[in-house]
This record gives sequence, C-alpha cells and structure tokens, in this order.
Amino acid sequence: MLSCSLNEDLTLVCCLFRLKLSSLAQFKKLSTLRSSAATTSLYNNNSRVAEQNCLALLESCNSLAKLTQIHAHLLKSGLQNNAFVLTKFASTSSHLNVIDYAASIAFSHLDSISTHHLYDAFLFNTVIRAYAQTSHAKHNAISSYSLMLHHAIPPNKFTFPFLLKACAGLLDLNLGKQVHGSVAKFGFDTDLYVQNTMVHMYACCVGGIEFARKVFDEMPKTSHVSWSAMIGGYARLGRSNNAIGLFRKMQIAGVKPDEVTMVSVLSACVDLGALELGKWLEFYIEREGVLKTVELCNALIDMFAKCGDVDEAMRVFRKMNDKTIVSWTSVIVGLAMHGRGVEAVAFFEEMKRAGVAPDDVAFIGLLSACSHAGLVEEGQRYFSSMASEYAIVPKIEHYGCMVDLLGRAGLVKQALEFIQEMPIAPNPVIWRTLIHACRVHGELELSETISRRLIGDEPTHGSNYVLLSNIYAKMFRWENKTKIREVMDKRGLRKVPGCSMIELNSEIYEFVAGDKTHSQYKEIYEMLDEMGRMVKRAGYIPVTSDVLLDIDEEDKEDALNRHSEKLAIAFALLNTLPGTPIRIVKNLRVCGDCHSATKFISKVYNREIVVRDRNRFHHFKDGSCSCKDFW
DNA sequence: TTAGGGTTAG
Repeated sequence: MLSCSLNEDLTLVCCLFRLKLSSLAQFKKLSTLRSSAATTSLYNNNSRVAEQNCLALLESCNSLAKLTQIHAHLLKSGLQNNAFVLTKFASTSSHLNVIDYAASIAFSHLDSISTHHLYDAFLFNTVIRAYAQTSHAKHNAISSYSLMLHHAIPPNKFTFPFLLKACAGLLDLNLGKQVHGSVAKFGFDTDLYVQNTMVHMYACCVGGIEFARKVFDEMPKTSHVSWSAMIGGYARLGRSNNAIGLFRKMQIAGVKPDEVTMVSVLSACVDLGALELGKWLEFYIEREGVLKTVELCNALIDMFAKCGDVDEAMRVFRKMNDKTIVSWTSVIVGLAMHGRGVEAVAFFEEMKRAGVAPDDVAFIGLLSACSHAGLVEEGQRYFSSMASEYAIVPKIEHYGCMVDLLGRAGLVKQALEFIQEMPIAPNPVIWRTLIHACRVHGELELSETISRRLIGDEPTHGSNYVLLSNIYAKMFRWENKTKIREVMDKRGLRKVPGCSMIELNSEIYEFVAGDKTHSQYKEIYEMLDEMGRMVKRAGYIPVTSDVLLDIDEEDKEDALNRHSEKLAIAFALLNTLPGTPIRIVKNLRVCGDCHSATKFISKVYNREIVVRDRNRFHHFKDGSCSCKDFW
C-alpha cells in the first residue's frame, strides 16, 4: 500500500514505515502535512527526527539539486558532523557529480575535528563503495582509500571488498597487487569475503588469472562464491575448458553451485558450443533446485541458441514468468544467427506488442536478423525507426549492420555511399564488412583498394593481410599474393589457424587443418578419401580459389581436403550412428569449399550437419544450407 | 556497510 505509485512525498513514506502505520486513511491524513515548511520545523524541533528525516530524504536523492537542498537542511539542523547522515550522504547516488559533492561534504568534517569518530572508516567505506560502483570514476575509490590512510584512519574488513571491486573494474594488475599488499598489511587477507573479492579482482585484471588461481588454491576455506569467482574468471577469458574443469572439481569438492555459478558455467558452455553439456547443465539446474532467476534463464536461452538449438531456447523463453529485454534480445539474436530472420522480425514485433520497448542491443539483433535473411527494406525501415520512434541514437554497430545488410544483398555501391555519409567515422570492422561483400559479389578492385588502406590503418592486424592475400588469390594475382605473405613473415604476423570442435560422449575433440595428432587419424584420413570419392560422384567440384597457397590444382584439392571442418565431419561419421545429426563449432568463417563439400556430404550420407562458424549457424540438410549460400 | 553473474554488427 505504500508503493510510490501513489506519488507521495518519500519523506512521509519513510516516516510511515517507521511508525508502522498501515491504514490508508491515516496515510492520507499525514500526507497533507507534506511541505518543506513542515519538514523544516521537524528539523528545528527535534534533532533525532531531523536525523531520521535527513536519512530518509537521502535515501531518495537522485540529483545534485536535491542534494544541495538536503545539505542546507543539514546545516540548519546542525547535522553536518553526524556520522550516519554523512555516510548516507556519501552513498546517495550513482551519479558521479552527486558522489563527488557528497564525498567532499563528508570529508570536510575531518579537518574540523581533532579526534576521529568511530564511524570514519564507515564513512570512507561508503565513499569507496560509491566510486567503485561508478563506470568511469573507479580510480576515485583508490584515491579515497589513499586519503583514508593519509588521515590515519585504519581500514576495516569491509573496506577491502569495495576497494578490490574498484581494482577489478580498473583491470590494472599492478594496482591490484599493491592493494593486495595493503590487505595483508592490515591483516584482512584471511577474511573469506576479502579473499573471494581478491580472486575476482585478480581474475578481472589483465594478466591476473594465475594470481587469482594462486589466491584461490591457497584459501584454507572456500565458499561457492570463491569457486564462482574463479570459474567466472576463466569463462570471461574464454578459457572455457578450465571453467568447466573447475566446475567439475567443485562438484567433487562437494560445494553446491548457485545460480550465479551456473550463469558462468553456461557461458563457458556457449563458448565451446557444447550442446550436450548444455542440456545436461539444464537438467542439473532442475535436479539440484538451483534458483531459476531471470539472469539464469537468460543464460539458458543464450546457451541453447548459441549451441545450435534455438527451438529449445524458445521453449525456455516461453516458460519464463518474468522476462526482461535481455530475454527477448537473446531469442532475437539466436534466431538471427540461425538465419531465421523472418521469425526474428516477428518476434521483435511480438516484443513490442508485449509492451517491452526495444533498446539499442535489441536493434542490433533485429538488424542483423534482417541482414542474414536478406530483408533489405525491413532493415532500412527499422533502422530509421530507431531515432524517429525510440529516440535511440544509432551506434557504430548499427551502422555496421546496415553496411552488412546492403553489402550482402549485392548493393555494394550503396553500402559504400552509406559509409561515406555516416555521421560517425567508420571503424575497421565496417571496412571488413564491406570487403566481404565485395568478395562475395565479385567487386575485387574495390575490395583490394579498401583492403590495402586497412593494412595501412592497422599494420599489426594479421587478418587484414590474409584478407588481401585471399583477394589476390581470387584475382589470380599470385605475385602480389606471395608479396603479401612475405610482408607477413617479415612482420612476424600469422594467420589464425582454423580449428573445428566436436562434442562426443561428453568429450570435446578439436581438429586443426592437416591434424594427425588424433589416435584415430588413420581411419579419419581413410574416411576423408572415401568422402571425397562419394561427393565427387554426387557432383561436387572443389572450390580451389579459396586455397591460400600457390600450388597446383591437385595439391590444392589435397589442402582443402585436410581442412579442420572436414576432419571433424569424418571423425563424426566414423563415431556416430547413421542418421545422428553432426554438430561442429568453428573458430573462423566457413570457407567456400567446405561449405560446398558439407552440402554434398549432408546429402550423400543423409546427415543433418550443423556448423557454428565465427558469426552464425549453417544447417546443412539434403544438399542445401539454411544460409542459402549467403554468409 | 562486505564477495561471484546475463543480451551487442563482422
């Protein structure tokens, strides 16, 4: 009954809470007293009430103007040195100017008194916490800590979790080590909360993961939070096998994960594209009764969509009671990745009908859906609706989607004009998007020009050289291609090796091109030969222009035949029952030849083959692909 | 007053 939708003065609402008044009539009677005059008189007559009121007012403070007003009340009622009020003052808002103002007021009393108050550490903790939670002023948390030490105020065990959180956000390993030293100096390095935050801090800092692991391994006692922090650290770094491995160890150690742990584990699972593991994780969540928060359900949606089963993602979504924009967006992005653009658009419309306003991320999903499905006009209409209907200023990512949308549809010139007219400077991603469109649609001259410029802009970016080298291969300009290779060697740049992963009986197998490390490699290569014969008989012609090396046609075919994706398929055909779908996860984009060969394999061997490449999914079935050869 | 987590173009 005290919901703020009544639009009453929050001071009174807080008073009501304190007086435990429950009748609406009484509330209404009290609310008539609402006026600044009444509040002021309260301050003047009773300092205790004034303190309570001040605290209540601060509770709802969200602007500098309001804070200044409260400050006036504070001075009027002689509360400028009240520790409770000052502390509250310092933690009123997430707005930086308010925190700065509050901190300056809070700290100003330190100079005016000779002895420290019991709550001074409390006060600093609050300021440190407020800064640690900001997005751009985390370093102020560190300065406040220095100030604290400068005033000879000893930190307490609550100080460090806040401080370490700020370090985690600053990603600075050296700073983290310094704070670690300080933690030890004050003897709080044995506190579980502090240790957990320490693990998190190191795991967030650049190059700090091994330090995190050291702290974690040396902890005499851990909680599920310690494990979560460590697993989350691995997951964020893409060290997914470490994350999953540690999760298994956690179970062996008998520590029960909670919903936060499971979100990190699911994100590692997404990275591996391990659908079977993901399904088991959902089963585990149900079996162990892990609280299915909105965040956890969102992670499940994301997992199913990115591990290749967007229908399962939809099932999780439909069962959710409370959905957020993230839930909707995860489904939209998922549908887009699977080339189900029309459904993604319909889903976006359903979201709007449900009264959920799209945000910038939802638009990225929607526009990429339009792009992957070739819905040019719809995409253009939605793009202009961003500003006109939703007052969302398009970001570089949205422009990127539009370049892709036009480029994929073959409107390369329009895409170029679009880039030239963009109100923000194009980034290398935009140019690479255009180059890809040029390659697909045979605009080789243009792609060469842009590609050369890109190398000038980003000389240390290996993929730019590979791009140009591929363009020269398509143009049959072998000399230029060789030169590019030489430049790469000279500059010590390397092509990222293609890698394909496949999950089989709870194991994940990785293949790189020409891989002979697998124990079954002889059978795999025999299978490859057989596959080659079968698909050729069905009409497959190798796409040798995708081969980077300047070698004769027969060798080129051989090189193509050893691509990681084909090795993984051969391995799957050998080790799974006929008719079982094959799921492969690649680190790069599918090459033209593998794409063509996989279509034939799906038909010849009567297998559904689902390939997740760097950007999207390809569902191969009966000799065709869900991307309609448009990727 | 203290710790760990979710959607983002190519």
